[in-house]
Amino acid sequence: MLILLVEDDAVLAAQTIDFLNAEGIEVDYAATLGRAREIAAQTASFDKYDAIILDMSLPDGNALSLLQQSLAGFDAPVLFCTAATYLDDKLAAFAAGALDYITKPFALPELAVRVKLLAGKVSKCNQVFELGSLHVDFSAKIVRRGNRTIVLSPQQWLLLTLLAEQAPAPVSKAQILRHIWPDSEVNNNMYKSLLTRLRYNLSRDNEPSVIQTLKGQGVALRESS
Amino acid sequence: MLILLVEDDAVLAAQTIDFLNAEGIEVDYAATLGRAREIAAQTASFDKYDAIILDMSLPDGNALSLLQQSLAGFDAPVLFCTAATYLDDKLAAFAAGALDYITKPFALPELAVRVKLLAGKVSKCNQVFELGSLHVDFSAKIVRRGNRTIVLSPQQWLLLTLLAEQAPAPVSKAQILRHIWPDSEVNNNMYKSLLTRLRYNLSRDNEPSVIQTLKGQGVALRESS
DNA sequence: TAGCATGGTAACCACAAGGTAACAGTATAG
DNA sequence: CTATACTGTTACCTTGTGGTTACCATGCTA
Repeated sequence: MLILLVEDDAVLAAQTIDFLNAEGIEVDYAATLGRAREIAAQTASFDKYDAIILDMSLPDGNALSLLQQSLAGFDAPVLFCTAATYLDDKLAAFAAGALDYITKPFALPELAVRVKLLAGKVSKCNQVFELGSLHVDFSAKIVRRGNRTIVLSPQQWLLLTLLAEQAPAPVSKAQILRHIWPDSEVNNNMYKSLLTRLRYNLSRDNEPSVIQTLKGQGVALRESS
Repeated sequence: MLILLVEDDAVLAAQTIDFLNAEGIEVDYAATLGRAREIAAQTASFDKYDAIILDMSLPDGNALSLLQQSLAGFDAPVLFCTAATYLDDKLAAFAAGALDYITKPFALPELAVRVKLLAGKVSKCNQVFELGSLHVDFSAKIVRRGNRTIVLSPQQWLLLTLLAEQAPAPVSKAQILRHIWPDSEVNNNMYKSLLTRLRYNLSRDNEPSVIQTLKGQGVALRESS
C-alpha cells in the first residue's frame, strides 16, 4: 500500500512515516502544497496512491484547492487532518470531497486504521468469490473451476485475491506490481509471466479466460461478453 | 435513505432523529441492543439499511456483538459512537468491522455528513451514468450500449468520463485537449481522430450518435432531439 | 461564386503493450 | 540428495493504439 502524506510539520511527519512504515504502509512525503502539486504533475496523476493524507493548515496555500485537484478525475481518497476543532472547516472539507478526517493531536494507531479503511483494505468481508464456474474460497485458500480443484503458487494466489477484491473493476499494472513485489525492483516481464501462468492455471477447455485485459488500464476478473 | 439508530439516551436520540429527518434521512430507532436484535430478526437482515449508527455504551450488553452480527453476511456499514475517548475502544470497534466512529458529544451536522458518506461508500462503488441505451459504470470501467459490452482505449475512456461528468453541458475543445494531452504539444487532428473513434465505438445501428457537436463551443453527451 | 474555417471519416503504419513458450537458477519437499 | 515446483529471464510473436495524412462536407464571408 502506498500513500501520500502532505504535512508541513517535519517532526510529526517523521513520526507518522515511521509508524506507517512499521504497519507495512509505504509513504511518499510532501512538505508543502507546492511539492504535492509537483508530485501530481510528475506522475500525471494521483492514481498511484491508495490514499492521501492532507494537512489543512499548510503554509503555502489553501489545502482545499489540492483536494479539488486530486478529485478531478483521480481516484485517490483523501483523509484530511486539522488542528482546528471548528466544525465549519470539517464540513467544508467534506463538501469538497474528502472522505474522512482526523483531529490533531491524533493517535497514530487510529490514523493507521483510518488509512487502511480508506484504502479499502478491509473490504475483505467476502469469504468466497464466484464467477461463472470459478470458485474462490478466501479463508480456506481453495480455488476450483467447475469440479476441478486448482493449486496456485503464492504469487498467483496473491494476484487472484487482489483481482477478486476489485472485481469486476480492473486493477492497474502499477497496483499489481506494488502488491506482489512491494520492495524489489520490478521488471515488466515478471508481471507478464505471472499473468500468463495464472491464466493457464485457471483455464478450462473451450471456456474463455476469466481474466480480461483492458489495454492500458490493467486486467479485470470478469466474464467475457 | 434509511438508517438504523441504536441509542439508549432518549433525548439525544430524538434530537438526532429530528435532525436527520430534516436532512432527508429516514431513521428507524432501537433504544436497546435487544430491540436492535429483534429488528434484525424480523427483517431477517440489516440489508435494508443504508447505514447503522451504533452507540457503544448500551445498558443491556456489548455493542460489539451486534456489530459482529450485522457484519455476518449483511452489508450495512456501521458508524459507532462512544463517550469514551479511550483509544482501545475505537481500535476494537474498527477491528470488529466498524467503518467509522464519532466521539460524544458530537455536532449533528457532522454526524449527518458521516452517515451520508458511509451510505455513499456502498453506492458510490456502483456509480453509473446512463443516457438512452448507453450505460457507463465508472468504478468497474465498463461501457455498454444496449446489451453489447464496449471496450474503449485509455484515451477514449478518459474522454468519455470527461463528457459524462459534464453532461449534458458541452465540453470545449481546449478543455479536452488539456485533459487528455496535459503536457505534449497537441495537433488538431489528434483531437478529431479521437472523437471519430469514440463515436464509432459507441455507435449503434439506426441510432444517432450520443455525442453532439456544438460548433465553436465543443461537444456534449446528450440525446439528439 | 470562390475562398476559407471548422468538423468528420477513412486508411496507413510505427511502435508500444500484451501474450506465450522455453530455459535456468533457486528454493522446497520427500 | 534428488526431484519437483516456483520464479526470474530471454526471445519472439501478435495486436491495438494513436499520431499522421489525405480527402470530403458544411457553413460563413467577401
